Amino acid sequence: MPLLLLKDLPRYECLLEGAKEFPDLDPSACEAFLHLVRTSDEVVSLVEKNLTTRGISRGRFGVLMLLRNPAQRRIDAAHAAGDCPTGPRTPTELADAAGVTRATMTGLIDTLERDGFVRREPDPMDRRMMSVLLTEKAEQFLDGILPEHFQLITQIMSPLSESERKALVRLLAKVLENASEISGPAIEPATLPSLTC
Amino acid sequence: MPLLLLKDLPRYECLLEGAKEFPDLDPSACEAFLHLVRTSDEVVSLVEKNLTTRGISRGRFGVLMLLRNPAQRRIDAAHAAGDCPTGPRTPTELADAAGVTRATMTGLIDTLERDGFVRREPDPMDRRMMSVLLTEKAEQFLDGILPEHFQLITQIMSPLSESERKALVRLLAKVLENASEISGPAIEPATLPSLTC
DNA sequence: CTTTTATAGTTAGCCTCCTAACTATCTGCC
DNA sequence: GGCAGATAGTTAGGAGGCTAACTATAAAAG
Repeated sequence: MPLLLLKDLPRYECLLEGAKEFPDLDPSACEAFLHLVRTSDEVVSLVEKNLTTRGISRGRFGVLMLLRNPAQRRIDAAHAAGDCPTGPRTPTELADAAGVTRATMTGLIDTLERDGFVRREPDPMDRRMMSVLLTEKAEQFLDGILPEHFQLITQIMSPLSESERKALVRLLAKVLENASEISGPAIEPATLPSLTC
Repeated sequence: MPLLLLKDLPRYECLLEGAKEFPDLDPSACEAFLHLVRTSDEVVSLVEKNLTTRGISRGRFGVLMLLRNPAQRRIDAAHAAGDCPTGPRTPTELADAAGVTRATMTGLIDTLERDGFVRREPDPMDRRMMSVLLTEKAEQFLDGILPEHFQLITQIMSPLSESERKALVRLLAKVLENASEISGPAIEPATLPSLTC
């Protein structure tokens, strides 16, 4: 996952130097961009390494988390307002929620099924569709690793105070919103159901 | 590159909900973490898409940038202080600078050489070593795409003011430093030469 | 009712990343 | 000098991304 550019971030003077050669190079923009990518790479690789020692990859873990969707169970019991109806269940829904292609999701589900973490069930209504369901083994597995997973994230973010975290989220949200606009005409948010609860 | 967890970021209430089930889940830490990873994924995929349309992958582009090292030439001419001696030249140096394994770098150099962007030259002093050199074609190629590349980064970061960029860099640097400490006992910085100038 | 079009899932082939093992060379120690 | 260990580069095999094309089914259009 690493390697957009550099492991060691360039010094600011070097960016200023580069700006002389390339008028389009905005030093503060580049600096912020490189810090963003580099930091994300580092924290992702920490989390990924931790998951790998537990015997699961980042992608497969993501799928299990999407399927777990504990809010759904709680809401089933509490019959809360219908804004968190059910989590993703079909390969296409999972792919959309995870931000990968359907082909990639097929591969992830294949290996998860091979390892006994999920099973596929055909949809009786629409014979093109499948439901992907967590097995008991997967639920126990998640319950076993999630505490440490969350501890690691807490530790990674520990140098930031609450207000610094809020500030960081605010700044990142600005960048993300802007990037989303650049990347695509953007589907109007009303059309996509809230799958992330 | 995508998919640590989610394409659509969870609402904060959902994190609070999760914290009830998992005492180790720190909602503000998770929120900041997820925003960081998600935003980085988005901006990286933008840049990567732009590079792909120009016919080069992210990884290969990174290698070319490391080899380009315009500061070196300028410093050769200006015989500046020796703090930017020469950029990485051998596969091992390139791998270290890029943060990938030597095996991965071999693959990248293979395809770059196949496409005529670099050539390998044996080191006359140490017959185990190779020097990797940019071709004229690669330099022209980079000069052609870099302006637009920097424009895109400028555009991505455009919603942040100068002071917001500084604030973002400061916050990210805290997280990165912490993560580096967690991930490894950390080699003392004196031992690794400044390759990123 | 048939034909076209859209959708769900899979398959095939490519690229980049990894780890582990291998070859060749150099270095240091007797 | 000669061998043990370190180092540079490559190779082999795996995983997870991608796109493009394929199959089967459903929905829409005629």
